[in-house]
Amino acid sequence: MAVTIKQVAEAAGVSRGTVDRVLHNRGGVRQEVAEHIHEIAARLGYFPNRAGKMLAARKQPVTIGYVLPSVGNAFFEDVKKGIHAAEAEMRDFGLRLKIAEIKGFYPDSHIKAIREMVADGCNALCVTTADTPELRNCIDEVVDSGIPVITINTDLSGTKRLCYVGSDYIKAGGTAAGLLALCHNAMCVKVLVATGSLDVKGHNDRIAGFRDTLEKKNIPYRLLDLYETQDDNEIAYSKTKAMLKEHEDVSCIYAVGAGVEGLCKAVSELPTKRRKNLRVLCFDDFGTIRQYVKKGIIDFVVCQEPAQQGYQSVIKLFNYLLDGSKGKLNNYITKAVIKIKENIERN
Amino acid sequence: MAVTIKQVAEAAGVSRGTVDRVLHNRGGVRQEVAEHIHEIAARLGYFPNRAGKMLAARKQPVTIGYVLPSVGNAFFEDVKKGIHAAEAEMRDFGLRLKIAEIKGFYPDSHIKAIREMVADGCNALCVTTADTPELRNCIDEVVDSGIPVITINTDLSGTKRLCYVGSDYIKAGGTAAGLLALCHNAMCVKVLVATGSLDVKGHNDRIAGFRDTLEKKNIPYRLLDLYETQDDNEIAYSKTKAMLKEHEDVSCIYAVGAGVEGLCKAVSELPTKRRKNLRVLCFDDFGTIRQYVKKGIIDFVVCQEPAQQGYQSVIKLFNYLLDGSKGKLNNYITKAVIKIKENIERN
DNA sequence: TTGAAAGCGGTACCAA
DNA sequence: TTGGTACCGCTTTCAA
Repeated sequence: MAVTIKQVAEAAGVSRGTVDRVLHNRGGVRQEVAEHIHEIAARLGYFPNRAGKMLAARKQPVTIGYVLPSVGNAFFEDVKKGIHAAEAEMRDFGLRLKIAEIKGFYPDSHIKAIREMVADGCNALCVTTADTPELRNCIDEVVDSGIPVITINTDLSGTKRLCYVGSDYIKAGGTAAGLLALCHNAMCVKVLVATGSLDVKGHNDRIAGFRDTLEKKNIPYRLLDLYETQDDNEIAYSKTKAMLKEHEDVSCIYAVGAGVEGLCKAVSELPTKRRKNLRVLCFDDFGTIRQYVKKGIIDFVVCQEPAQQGYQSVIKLFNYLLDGSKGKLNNYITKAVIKIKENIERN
Repeated sequence: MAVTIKQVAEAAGVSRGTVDRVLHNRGGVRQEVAEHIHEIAARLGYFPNRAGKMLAARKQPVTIGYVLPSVGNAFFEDVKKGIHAAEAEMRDFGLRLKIAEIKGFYPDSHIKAIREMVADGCNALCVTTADTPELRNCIDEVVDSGIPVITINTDLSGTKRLCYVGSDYIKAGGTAAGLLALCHNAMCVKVLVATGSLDVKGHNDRIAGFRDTLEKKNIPYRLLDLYETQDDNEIAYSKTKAMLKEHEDVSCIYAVGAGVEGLCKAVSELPTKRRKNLRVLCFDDFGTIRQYVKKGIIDFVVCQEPAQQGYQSVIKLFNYLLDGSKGKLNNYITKAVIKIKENIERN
């Protein structure tokens, strides 16, 4: 059976309270006594029991605040599912959640939301936000004020955030390239790239990873064109339509942002013959994208375990708060999950 | 804040002990009082707090017994990793594990191991075993004696096992077919099927799912040959070698069992030209299989989340024992995970 | 048939 | 600077 605080206290000849103070560096304990207790605890291999901790934690529940640009962005539906699953699992242990859903990535609204979370007494924060100097500052300030912050889905590396939970976009792009390499049937692949926005790092990384891998594998390809959809279905539709008209020899459409439904609509209007020789690759299987995969318009979707992102971010922060370990946390990089028609059901 | 037993007791005007007795149907409570308490608990929406439960559970730890044919079978390494991860997570809550590792699927040794687990006082069992009448009887007996049993990786449906945690082999085979359909570059795919054994249901299901899907998708294919490797690398090597010699026009090797390393050795000895026109699909990325994927010998691996199988089986049984709900459990079907060279790292 | 109380491990607070 | 104790929610045991 594992060692308890009581046993450590007895072995050290002090009370449980004193051991607790020492182990949590709360101060108010004589130096030599503290050292003695540390030594005994180490020798006995003491490790705090989570059940006890969690039960005691109920007295003063902890709140984790989320700031997500999820309004009008269906990708975050699965992320939220994961978050709520973790919340349900940890509620009995004293976890509370507060979620601020925002439309878009406007720095001002994000900063406002973050400050509100702090003002509301959140014990930790988890954010998906834009990479601007103001937001970097804002996050560093929050961390400096003693509130741990982690990033989810989109990283802000170089800030004081504890860790990042999300996709490796370069690797995801490389995976898409690997799939194309296996399935292309032309001598030279003629690629059309549709990105959401050239300002989004994740989108750019997916393109970079894609091209790097194609080149590393010596796949002969030509980038016919690259256009922005603004993550909007209407724009994606009209632009794709135009592109397909302009480039009759397209053999692959590589879509790295949202607006995929609009893009697919344009593709589905092509004559069967052209469609047959066209590979469509995209990312993230939210919304109606699954339907297009089932219909055979989209060949491959590379996903990033959105529910895991939500779930793991909650668990990571909650454990961190519970342990009071105060160390740096490791990133949690989700897998590049390949979906085709036959395995796209079920998350 | 959630409702506690104490609150239910106060509302009902009885003691906590009485509420506990009623809620666990332990008997010894007057009928009308019991009904009254049930009613109040339902009205208040009482749900037992897991932290309290788990802490109390520590007094009498609960043991889950595993019986796995994992000796000399590298597939189970990841399953065991998942099992141990769950154990580490739940140890503080009073969970203990006992694992019997067996070589092969001989019914006698499995039955012996199961009986030993029961004799050793295990509170629940999780097994991967052969589908024979004796083992079905054995499992039903154990369940009848009050010890819950679940199956992992290989199901024995129709027995009294609580649920199954593992792969849907038919769907996995269908996924392999879907991949082949996307990447084949011949007018008619000439398939060589290598199975571990025609006695293993999982292997047969993978073949059935594969063929069904190819047909449903109208992919012209011809099954050149089907051979057994006995899940052995030596046999797989020599038989594959012979098959490749006999059938010069093979354009796809579909391997549904173990022995894949031996098979790959034979493939890697082919001249480059033939290899280039050959698609190799197999299942489960354990052992040195990853190396062959990275080398480009294997094109696709369809995996079944072995670590999840281990992890979820532990969690499911532990929660079941903790809840004392005694209901039937839902199966946990793992995903068909597609791996290629670019995304095969990391589990 | 029911109530009362101890205990699981850890935390927090008061008194010394 | 320390000890003592109450409490978190639930289970179990003993006493009534």
